Amino acid sequence: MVSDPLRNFPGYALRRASNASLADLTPQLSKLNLRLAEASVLVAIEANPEIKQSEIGRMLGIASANMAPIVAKLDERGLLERIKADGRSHGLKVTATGKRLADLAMEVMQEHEQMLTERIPEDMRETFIAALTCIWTET
Amino acid sequence: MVSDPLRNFPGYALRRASNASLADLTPQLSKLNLRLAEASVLVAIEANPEIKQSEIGRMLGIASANMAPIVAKLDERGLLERIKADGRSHGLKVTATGKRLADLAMEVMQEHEQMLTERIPEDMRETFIAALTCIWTET
DNA sequence: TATTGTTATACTCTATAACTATA
DNA sequence: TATAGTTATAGAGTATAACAATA
Repeated sequence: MVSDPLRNFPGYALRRASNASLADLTPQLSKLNLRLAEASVLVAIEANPEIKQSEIGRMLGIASANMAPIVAKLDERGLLERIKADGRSHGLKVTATGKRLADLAMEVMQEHEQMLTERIPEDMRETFIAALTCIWTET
Repeated sequence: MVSDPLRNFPGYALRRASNASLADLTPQLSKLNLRLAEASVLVAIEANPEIKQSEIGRMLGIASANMAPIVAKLDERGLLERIKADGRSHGLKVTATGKRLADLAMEVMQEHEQMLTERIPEDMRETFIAALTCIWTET
């Protein structure tokens, strides 16, 4: 019988669970022609009109060098508009098309999250999210 | 004030936490010249002498196409030996050098896991791992 | 000086397809 | 037919370095 020496490590379980989650969500979002990072940025902009690119990056944990091509692509697709804030930054807002797609993406994500939630016994759910947040949030 | 619309989603928190965990562990393992997948395979072999490559892949959730180069690299570095099992498979065993490195890798991983664990309030830890396991384990 | 945004580039993990050899 | 292993390739996320323009 094989024994997994990593099995009881929280970091290992974290990675396996995260990969399992992504393996479900990614194909769902690709039906909307969105990658996960793109969808996250899009719904973040919808929820925060005129937010700056740098602020989204900080909020979602995406480095500025990686934000640039994401925002550029969403812009090219006509999903958002850039409103000049000052000489070096723009406020981002979703267009009407962008809002429709953001809403669809949010639906997809909510369905996915519900599926995940249902896998966890109800009395564990609150503790689960709280513990996760302890890990990735600034102390 | 910006608001993160994904903040209370378990899948989102999972990904953020997993990324934060990896950002800590990866540089530690690279001091041993090991990538995470390599280290995982190495300690899995140490814990299960003469395990087959396909069994490790199933245990760790690594596709066979991705196992091949990992095992080949560990073999080239003299960290493991392949013992013929039948015509198409070999049992894998760590060499003396491989065992030393596997032990070091395990130490690094345990330090990392302890750091992670300490971020979580003690009364949440058991539930946390149980919930994670619900997500990635076969029903 | 610090920040915003950008480009280029590299690395790691994951996924798929196609193939050989063996059970 | 199914399994073990391999090769090649592509996609996605993340990371660093360097730079221009602006605060």
